[in-house]
Amino acid sequence: MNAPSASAPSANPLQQLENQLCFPLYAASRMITKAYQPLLDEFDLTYPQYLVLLLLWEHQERTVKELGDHLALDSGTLTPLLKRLEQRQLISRRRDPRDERSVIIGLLPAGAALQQPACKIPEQLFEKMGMPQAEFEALRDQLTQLLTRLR
Amino acid sequence: MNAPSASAPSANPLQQLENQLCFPLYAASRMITKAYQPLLDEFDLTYPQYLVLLLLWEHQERTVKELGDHLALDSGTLTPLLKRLEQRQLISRRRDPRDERSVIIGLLPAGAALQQPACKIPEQLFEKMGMPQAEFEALRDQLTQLLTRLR
DNA sequence: TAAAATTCAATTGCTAGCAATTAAATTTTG
DNA sequence: CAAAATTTAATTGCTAGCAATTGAATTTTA
Repeated sequence: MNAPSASAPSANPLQQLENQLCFPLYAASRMITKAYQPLLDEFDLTYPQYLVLLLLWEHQERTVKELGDHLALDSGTLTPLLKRLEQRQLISRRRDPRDERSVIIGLLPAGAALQQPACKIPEQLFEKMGMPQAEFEALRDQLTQLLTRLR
Repeated sequence: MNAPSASAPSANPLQQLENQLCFPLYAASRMITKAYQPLLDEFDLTYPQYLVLLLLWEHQERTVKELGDHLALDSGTLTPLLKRLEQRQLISRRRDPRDERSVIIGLLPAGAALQQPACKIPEQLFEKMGMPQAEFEALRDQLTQLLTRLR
């Protein structure tokens, strides 16, 4: 049953929070998102909304499918999010006339106009984190590698 | 790499998804959680519910505050989650008689009974990820470091 | 010790995230 | 070609996550 008593750790050290990869990943991800929030508040954007705009600033037009592939999000998440951005006139949504299954998301002027003022955000966050450049890049590359492994 | 190409990337390479730390962190975290899900389905647990049980398996009793500090979650997230576990008789919730502001979360027999069968989960996930041990540990330690930086 | 400040959990109201399903369009196949 | 399979987005129904607020209990302070 409950072999370990009071403050005794689990029999299995692998079952401890600190020894897992998942937990620091989960917690760090949420804390970074939270660190972004005050910067994004200025634009009245959430973090995933900002990610969508990052992609559109690169390409102006993307189908929902393409956005989903890049962000690893499905239409169940994207559709309502995109509708909110559409309502604010930041993006447009229309069926692809050449394939009516697809919906093309386009950047509207108000959405495009955010790119310049938002360009400071990555640097601001980097400073906020106070992490050495080399460490930053090492971590980023390791995560990217993990990501391709999991894809 | 960052030079303008046919697809017209952002003027600012920092504004590209791949060059940010946040995105791989965000995506990897969700993908790991998703990788856990089939393993947790067996116990009918969600990932954050599993994290709570990991802590209780170590200590049997924890206040909501303590759980929140460890997991970086607030009562707005924890209260409903804990109520669901309570309803399934996995945990108990009661006010601390010595400080009526606090709620003590205790492990009930059904919750304690999950520890043994669940102890395989971390290893199963590790195998699923197919990541060299050294890389795994390096990444974990870097994330832990980032976490303490952000705390 | 009374008033003010703080702490803690719960609640409200919102967005995200995902599994599963649906419906329509397109592609594959037999 | 027509039927079957696949692809795409939307929808449904749920849990998580968080900011902000509330109310009660406790601690600090003046």
